Amino acid sequence: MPELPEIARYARNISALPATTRFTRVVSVAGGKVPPANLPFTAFSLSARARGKELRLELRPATAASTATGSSSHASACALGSFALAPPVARQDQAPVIWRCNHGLVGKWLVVRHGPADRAGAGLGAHDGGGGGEAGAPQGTRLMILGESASVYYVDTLNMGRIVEDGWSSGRSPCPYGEAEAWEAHVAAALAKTKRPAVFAKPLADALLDQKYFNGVGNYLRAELMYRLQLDPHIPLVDALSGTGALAVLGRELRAIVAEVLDSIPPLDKYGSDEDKARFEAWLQIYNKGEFYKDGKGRKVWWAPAVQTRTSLSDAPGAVSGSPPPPGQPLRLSFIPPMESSWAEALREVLQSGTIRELESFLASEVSAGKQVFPPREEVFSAFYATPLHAVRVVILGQDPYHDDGQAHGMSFSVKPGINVPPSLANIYRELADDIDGFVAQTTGRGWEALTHAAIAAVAARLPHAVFLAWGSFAQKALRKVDTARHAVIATPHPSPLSASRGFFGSRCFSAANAALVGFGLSPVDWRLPTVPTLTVPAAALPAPAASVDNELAAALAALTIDDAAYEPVYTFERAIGLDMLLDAAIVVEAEADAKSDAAPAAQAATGAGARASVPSLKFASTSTIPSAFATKTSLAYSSFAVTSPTFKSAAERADELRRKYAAMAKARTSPRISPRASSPSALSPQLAPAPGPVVGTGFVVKHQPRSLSPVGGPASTSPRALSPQASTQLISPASASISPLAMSTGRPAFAAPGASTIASASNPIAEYRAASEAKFSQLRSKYVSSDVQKRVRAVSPPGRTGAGPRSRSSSPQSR
DNA sequence: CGTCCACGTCTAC
DNA sequence: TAGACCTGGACGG
Repeated sequence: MPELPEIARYARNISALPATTRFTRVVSVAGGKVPPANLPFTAFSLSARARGKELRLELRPATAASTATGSSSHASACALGSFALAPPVARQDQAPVIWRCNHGLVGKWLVVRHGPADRAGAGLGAHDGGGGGEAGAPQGTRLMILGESASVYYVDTLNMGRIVEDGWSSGRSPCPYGEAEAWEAHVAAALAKTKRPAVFAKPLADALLDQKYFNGVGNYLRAELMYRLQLDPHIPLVDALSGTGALAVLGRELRAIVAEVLDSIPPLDKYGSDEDKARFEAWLQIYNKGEFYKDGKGRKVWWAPAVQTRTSLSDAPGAVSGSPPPPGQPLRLSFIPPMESSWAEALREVLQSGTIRELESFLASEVSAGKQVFPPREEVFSAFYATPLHAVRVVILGQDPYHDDGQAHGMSFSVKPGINVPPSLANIYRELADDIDGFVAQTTGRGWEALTHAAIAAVAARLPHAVFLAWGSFAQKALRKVDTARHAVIATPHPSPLSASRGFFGSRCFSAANAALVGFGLSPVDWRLPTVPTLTVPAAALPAPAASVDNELAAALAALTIDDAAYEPVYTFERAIGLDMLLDAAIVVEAEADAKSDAAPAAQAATGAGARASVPSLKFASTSTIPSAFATKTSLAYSSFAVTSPTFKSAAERADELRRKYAAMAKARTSPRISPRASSPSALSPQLAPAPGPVVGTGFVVKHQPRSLSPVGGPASTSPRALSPQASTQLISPASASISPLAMSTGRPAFAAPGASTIASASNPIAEYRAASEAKFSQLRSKYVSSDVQKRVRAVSPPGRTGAGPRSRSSSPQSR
């Protein structure tokens, strides 16, 4: 599957194996293009490095001391054309064996750690638990490197890749990501030649695939790169690179894109799990989504003619004023996860700054030195996901973070269930309790300043009104620049036990904030903490085995009633953490329940409860009852959800709620710029912007400038493709759309992406980003619902209902 | 059930 | 600058 980010991730996964991991056997599957191996040692350790699209494996002989454990038999190794290793002599002075892998079209590396399944989904192609060994090899495995505690597989179904005993290929450039400076020098040198290589005269799209200069760039990277820089793919490379700093801009953007894929948590991986795959496809901005034409080699070049009109990098959006940061380091090293999109746009500069890079290397080195960093990496930006920029009403600035085990979780003023409330937070709760009627407390610097200040500045600059709570003199100092004509700044002493009694208590800053909000015409904040429902519904009527992950998740989901006012952050958060998976799990469970109740009405009656009311007893307040794979997600979700009552809605009702919400969002979106792919590609020319047409989203079709959305009864028979631009604006009923393969298969996501904002008539970056998020999220949903869920629904539906989807009381088209 | 398509090189006319 | 290399999944009749 490989382009630069994938290869880099394989190398990372392999090298992440503990240094003590010993491998004792290499098995090459007959027919694979893998090295004839005569390893001069019997036990070895593995490490890997990536350079563009190539991966280099180093097999180092294990030291004599550690070989003792590596004595597994070689006897069974012959069946598949494998080979036995040389006699068991391990000498420390032996040189390592170097293998180089070129992956072809689909080659990939899987790293499987043996032993108990403690953590699932550790990352792209890295799996914990399960077997391993020869039995664990998936289809298409060409090479196995086997050890007692881990197995590494090279899997290449197409068998187009090859592994040779050699170093890096000559004729490929240095890595634009890992060796940025060398790469830039390499390209610059060729560009400066009087007799320039022919590739520089080629169209940009074609030239970007030349591995002699752009090692690691493949079809999706080139599309994303040109799109983000708004470059016309047809212009000659040499023109694109004219102007000072142009090459640096190109390199920087490429590294930024690579970093997004490489460092994403949860992973982006087209060939990974369904979730990872959907996430990857949602992440893509132009590949498979815009228009395409065929390049000189017949490969598709995906692009957006209306956006990609620039002919030089020197005026591209990435070409910020001032000197660009020096090449050399990737924008994200290894610690900080992707930022929520509305914040990412506002904080782009600081996130890419040297300060944050240094912070990252610092954190990365601390982690690799075995130190613990709070909060857990994937929770670092929870607060930003919970509250997109436009949703901010009040900013509270305190000072020090929590620092004990389990306390910090990316949200400033809460701890997860089961964690003792730290002293400052207890004081905050105390003041809240004194100030706010109905508040019930929970019963259960080093470089960040730059980011914090940028976030404050973004709020102060971009929002018409906001309230800032400044706790402590440090915070008051930091907020001095906030324009008090527009915003309210409420200063109190810090809630720390050392100062709380000097004025924090009794300040009533929370109601003061609400008063200010109301004065601005904004809705006040509900400061009461969410209460967590404890469900004690008989588990008797549980539709399927109680241990099922789906059931637990569905129950957890069903137990939540989501406050509409809190919907926005929840929506964003769902997208961020993949909570929509829970939703679809719930749909399946619903279908199972239906199937069962049809099959056994008597049994149903005996239980005295409808399947819908059958929610297992679930202590949602504790993560211990949540399957470990989802523990983090669920607890994050918990902390951001506003749970208003213990009454629950059925999964289908909840699903319909969401779909209606999405439809409303689509309705709010106007002036689609890019017509769906269904329009004839042949009609395109770089000069020709596509005519406004219907935007086909997931589960709904929105016409240009929609006036109203009305439900359409017809299910699969209504193909979006059949809808002419003249057709009145329609909403394909959510329930039917979600299970209509036809609607899904032709449903291109509504197309709007960051780069597009520059041509939007009224520039509203936040709205643009929201639209982009929605489109991406829609596609994510589409993937889940159209394939996996649908299949499983079919599997449990009795004959005659096949394909009809999750039939439930509330899945009929919603009337408004 | 065919047919087309895929994040990529290589090599032979 | 066309194929050749290869397999599996999605899509259309």
